[in-house]
Amino acid sequence: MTTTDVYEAIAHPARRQVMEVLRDGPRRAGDLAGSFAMSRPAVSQHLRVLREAGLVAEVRVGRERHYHLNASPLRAVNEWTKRYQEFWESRLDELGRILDRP
Amino acid sequence: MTTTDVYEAIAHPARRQVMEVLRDGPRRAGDLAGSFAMSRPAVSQHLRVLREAGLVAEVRVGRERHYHLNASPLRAVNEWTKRYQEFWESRLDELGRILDRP
DNA sequence: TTGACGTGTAAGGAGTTCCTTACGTATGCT
DNA sequence: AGCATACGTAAGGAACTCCTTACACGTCAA
Repeated sequence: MTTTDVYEAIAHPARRQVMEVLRDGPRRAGDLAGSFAMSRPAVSQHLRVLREAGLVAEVRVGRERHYHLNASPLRAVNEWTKRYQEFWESRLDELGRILDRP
Repeated sequence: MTTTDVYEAIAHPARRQVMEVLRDGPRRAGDLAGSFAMSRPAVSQHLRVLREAGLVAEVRVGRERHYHLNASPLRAVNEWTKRYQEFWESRLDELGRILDRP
């Protein structure tokens, strides 16, 4: 099992969208594919990346595969962002904001 | 100015490392490059991605360029992860965790 | 003014991502 | 058994990432 870094896994909008759908509960692979403009195999490949990052889990039910959200790896991302909270909450960022919109 | 998505900007470990260094205060481009195994232009290109994502700001001081952290865009990432907090804090994830480590 | 310094950009190439279509495989239905 | 269903995987190609070396340009110092 080739593992994928969480940060890479969430980098693609389609994969974040898959996670969004799974918030409402498990979904069959085909149903997930149906929600996207891209082909079914493309979605399947995104699901693999999410699985390798531990963000979704797969349950085989007969010939179907049910995908479940597994948010645990996001905890690390949340904690990483929190290390910067003091910066975006203070005025330390103001210089940056000014320079960004000249 | 070609903008870069924040999620893509933070996907690369080297760029997160640059941000980590900038937590301690502004740094000159050359000093940043000195902290990395890769070449100076490579770091410069990572800095561009961070700048395009609004995560760093550049201040020209004579022939130097000082890079400042601008954490504001991370706020959105933080809030995105928080939408999943209820999942990693509850037992909803347990199925996922079990299936991940069979 | 000449040369060193600090830095971004161009060019190029190996590797990766992300899509497509075609195929393989297991399960279920009659 | 025979065929449809639900899905993953293989193959292939366009586009992008991420590194390198070579170069360009503004700034400072003698």
